[in-house]
Amino acid sequence: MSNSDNRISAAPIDLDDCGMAKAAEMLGDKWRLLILREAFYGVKRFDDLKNDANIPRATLANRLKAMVKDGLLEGMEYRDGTARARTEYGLTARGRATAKILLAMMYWADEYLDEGKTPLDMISGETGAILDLAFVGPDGQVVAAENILPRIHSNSRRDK
Amino acid sequence: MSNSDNRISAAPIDLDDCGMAKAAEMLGDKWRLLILREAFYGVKRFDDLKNDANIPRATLANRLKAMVKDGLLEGMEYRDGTARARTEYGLTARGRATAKILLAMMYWADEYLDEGKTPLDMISGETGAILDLAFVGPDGQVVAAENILPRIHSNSRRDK
DNA sequence: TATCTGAGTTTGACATTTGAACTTACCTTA
DNA sequence: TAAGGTAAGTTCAAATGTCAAACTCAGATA
Repeated sequence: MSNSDNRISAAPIDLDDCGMAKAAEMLGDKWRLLILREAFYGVKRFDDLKNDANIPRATLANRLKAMVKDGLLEGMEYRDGTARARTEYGLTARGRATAKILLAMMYWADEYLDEGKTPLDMISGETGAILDLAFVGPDGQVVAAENILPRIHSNSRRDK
Repeated sequence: MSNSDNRISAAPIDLDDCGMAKAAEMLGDKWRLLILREAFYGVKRFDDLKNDANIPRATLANRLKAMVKDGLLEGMEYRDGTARARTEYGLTARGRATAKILLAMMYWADEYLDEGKTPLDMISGETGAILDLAFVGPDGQVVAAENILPRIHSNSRRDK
């Protein structure tokens, strides 16, 4: 039972200035994350997304529209044989850059949810070595997660 | 306009076997992410969380209960001066390990959402060097994100 | 006895989500 | 030319979730 000496009543950074909070707004949704997962694997079509990730039709249509507006996905025309043109959805640069986030989630779940590991490793395209996600300094030194600190810039909390 | 030659109609890994999908289930919620953010900064009390992250009372109560059940947070008694004991919420090991995920989100938002950088750097506790999140091999070599590949283990897709 | 405080719960209006059925636009086959 | 097929949605009504505001609860204080 602690006392109040170590009470912290607010984060040092305003929600509006916090990238993490903005990301939570844009990515803090189960369906969006699952759609990004499918997109990384190359699944692009409405019905494929719907069937593979078990997303209800209406929900999928909503999310795709919103994610295109948010610049995570882009719609592209495709044509299957002689069939008429339809739309498929692929990652934009912004969407593709969420890879580290999704992989951080995979590493976390594999290590902390004690339900067995995802049958997938990320490997180096050059050497084939199995990769981990880690904090690294400017000279490439790896720093353990227990050994990192936040440094907050001055004037971070907006004056009212 | 592409043709159907490169169609991928399903991910190579079943949803049930996918750590990323499990993480999406547990972390794919804006409020949970914001609560974790506050928890990392050391904000622990109900009203502080509510006020600092702008979470509606009922929603916060729901999320705290669920996150304790999911093992992300733990409730602990505290006593403020002579006041009666109340509950505050702190990170468990599982919750604390989401740091890489939240920081990956921060790095992503700062780089890709063109709305200004979070006024915070992660630094090495030893050297003070500014850190980045990167893929590293077993010998500590950094591998660029464009240069990584997934290697999927055999028998990944459950036979029906 | 009445008041205060932090941590919830309740309420009732509103919004979102869902599975199932329907629609749309075009292609194919009879 | 009519009937049927197909992928990508839209629409519907019921169930669920969200929200602000009001209320409750348990003790401490006046």
